Amino acid sequence: MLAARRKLPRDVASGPEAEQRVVSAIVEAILDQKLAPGARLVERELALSSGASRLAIRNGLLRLAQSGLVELSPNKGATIATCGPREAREIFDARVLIESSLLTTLSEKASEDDIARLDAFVEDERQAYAAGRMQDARYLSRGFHLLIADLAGNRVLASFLRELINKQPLLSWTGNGSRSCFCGNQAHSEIVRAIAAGDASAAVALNVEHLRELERQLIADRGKALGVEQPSSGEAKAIAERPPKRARALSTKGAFDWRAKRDAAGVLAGKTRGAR
Amino acid sequence: MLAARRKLPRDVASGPEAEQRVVSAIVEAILDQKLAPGARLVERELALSSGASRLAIRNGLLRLAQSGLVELSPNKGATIATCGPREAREIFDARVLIESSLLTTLSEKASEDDIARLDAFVEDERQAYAAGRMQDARYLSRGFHLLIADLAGNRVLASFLRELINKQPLLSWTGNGSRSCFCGNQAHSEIVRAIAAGDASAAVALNVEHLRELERQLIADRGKALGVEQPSSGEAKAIAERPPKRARALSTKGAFDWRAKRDAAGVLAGKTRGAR
DNA sequence: AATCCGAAAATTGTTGACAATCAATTCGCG
DNA sequence: CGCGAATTGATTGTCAACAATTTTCGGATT
Repeated sequence: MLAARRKLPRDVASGPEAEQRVVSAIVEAILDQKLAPGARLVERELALSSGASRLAIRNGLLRLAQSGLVELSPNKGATIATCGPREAREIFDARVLIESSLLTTLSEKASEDDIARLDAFVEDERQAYAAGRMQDARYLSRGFHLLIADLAGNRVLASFLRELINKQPLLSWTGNGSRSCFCGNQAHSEIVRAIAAGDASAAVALNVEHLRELERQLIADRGKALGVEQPSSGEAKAIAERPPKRARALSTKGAFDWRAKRDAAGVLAGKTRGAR
Repeated sequence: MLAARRKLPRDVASGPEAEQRVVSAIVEAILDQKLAPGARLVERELALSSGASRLAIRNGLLRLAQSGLVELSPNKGATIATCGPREAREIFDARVLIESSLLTTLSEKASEDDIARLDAFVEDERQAYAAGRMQDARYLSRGFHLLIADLAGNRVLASFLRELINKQPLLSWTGNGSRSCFCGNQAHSEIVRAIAAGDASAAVALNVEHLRELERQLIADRGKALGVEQPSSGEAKAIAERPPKRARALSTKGAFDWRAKRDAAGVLAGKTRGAR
């Protein structure tokens, strides 16, 4: 194809800023389930559609690979990571462990201000949910757990947790849409009440149940997806079918939003020395 | 300096293999405390001394930055990461949390074979210690904790733990040598006995005490190294004297061993699809 | 003596071209 | 018509040169 041989345009953006934008866009696309596990990420395509240089793309993919969101096979390129049942279980277990610790810490030291922030957050979440803005609702739902990590104050654990949460769409991919990967708003509200009451063990118990419920949903969805296939979203099915050869992936066109709106990538940024 | 302008030799090694070697060598140098926090890592120097291409070095540094072992400042290069007291505490807390979970799991499911491997490992450790091979002793000492993670079976937590353990020399750097960052062999042996007895809570308690002891050592050492100074922001001050401009770092000459002997880097490798 | 400015050196960042590799297709041959 | 081997097209991997930036150092000025 001739188009593929064209040079990149002259006004390519590069530098850490462009790379960050690329990483964020890909993470967002994964979180919004616009990219299925196994989907191919071709460097030149990404470069052309994002306006970044190929090097920026390359480095971005390198970072994403390290955080486990994409898989790199030498000489074969990058694909969205797939996640087997075993790793899914391990991720859930790790989440339970880390969030339990964070909730315990937070329950013991939460200030009035912290509670207020949590309440406000849950309210935002509720509104988004009520208004049917599912994309935002999912985003906020993830944000709730990250907010807890933030308030608990351990940045190391917070960055681990973010990594785990970013991987969630990989486990819960069913090809049939948006049902899973979504926390009920009710549970979050109850957790906040337990924190406010200083009842660490209740907060932990509620959250564990909350996560286990998610896990059950995931298992159920996966079982269903493997049994009955839905023709309604044909393109999603096409890629989920694990093509034995090179996946003539569905066009990643339109999967990305290259303007970095939210900072979903977070931890993926390497630690850089303070501002200059 | 003219030498710095010379081109790289023709027989530069590249490819993922060379990059891996570079990363391993740097991680090892950090673990063996041959590189102080704040030390500069100049791309061309590394390339010349390792025989790898500058690109391989660059990508390696990128990976190391993501795992938090080095810091990258745009246009200013890479330095070994420094670690303030707050992050040190967070790292210890995270270690306690993760290792406690792993020990609980392992205590409940350890097979005869697992116990045998642990025993053999502790014996190796004891011998290295007795023979005064401190380098090996420290290596094995770290390996003990990683072996527990491995046997417990949760790879996600295991990779988190490895990342934390790799950072340990950054926190415990005192500039005066090798005293800290070293677990007494006795504690490990007791932990294995608790695991063998299936006594999870004892194993956890022993390990927590073990880690807290390490942390106390670290704080004591640091206090001694810094004198009465408040360690609020400057950590590497003792060794680097905090030059206002570019740190004329202590020579990194001889700090590296470019033959990859042990695979200390571990998790730093991005997830790659199965062998080809 | 201390400080500020500017040129030069050293270092990082980026580019475009090219080599190496892989998957798919086509061709040759039985 | 089937099957393996060479070919082709597309993609990743690497390099050496170039551009941009930062640091250093010498010298002039106060």
